[in-house]
Amino acid sequence: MSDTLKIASWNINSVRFRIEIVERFLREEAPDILCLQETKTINDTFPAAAFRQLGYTHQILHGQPMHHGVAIVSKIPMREDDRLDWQANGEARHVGVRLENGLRLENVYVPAGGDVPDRNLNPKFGQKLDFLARMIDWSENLSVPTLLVGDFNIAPLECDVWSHKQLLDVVSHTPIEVETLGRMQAAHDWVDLGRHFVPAPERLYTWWSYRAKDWAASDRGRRLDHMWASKDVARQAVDHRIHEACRSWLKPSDHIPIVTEFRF
DNA sequence: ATGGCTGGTAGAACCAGA
Repeated sequence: MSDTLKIASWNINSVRFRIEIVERFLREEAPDILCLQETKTINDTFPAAAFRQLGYTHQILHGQPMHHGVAIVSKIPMREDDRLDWQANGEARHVGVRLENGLRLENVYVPAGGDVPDRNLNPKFGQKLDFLARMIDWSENLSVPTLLVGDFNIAPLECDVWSHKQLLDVVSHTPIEVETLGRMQAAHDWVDLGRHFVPAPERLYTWWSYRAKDWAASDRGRRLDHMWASKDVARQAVDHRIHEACRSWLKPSDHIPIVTEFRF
């Protein structure tokens, strides 16, 4: 017996403004579950009906006014496990659910961290590091097979950015962030599914700035979005894809969706 | 040539993203 499960993750940068491309993605890719970050809406105005019409009748929403916000929509049953505040400031950046097969699915939106990579000059950078420190503690204490997905806002490897040298001082690729994310990975022996299926140094980006005149031509991308799996869960993963074409759709997000398929 | 863009909300000479 084999059961397939397809899970997608996408920083959508306003789910209301981009509901048309979300619908297109769901029709074309048809994941069982979609984890969204930066929904930028309170739960009352989340476009629940649009997802319901496409079969995503199970919805766990964790929104807030204006910024941030995460959600998980699913064709299969799930129940909410927790919504953790790893930044300790009340922002909606995490929600975790449990599937009927026992898998724990955690959807996270790590803070961007502001402009200056120095916690003494830029409190947001300190908050990002503190957020990661709490995720390290959480990772150390995990006992359930878990899939952690979302926008980590860190591109860890040299080949995860268009220019390692030019981004060393740019928040998302600084040595302290990379080192901290490395400790988080070690804390649970997380398997980085992106690099499991697309080994370094192959090009693999999930984000391109809106400011480039032609994002594809300049190709100044970064791999900020990730799926990390417990060892047991990673063994069941059979495919992993990114959807770069979505970056060229009408009114695109600056992030693209990533998808992993499992066979249990 | 990274900040040149983008959305939300208010009604900005804003904030936040990364």
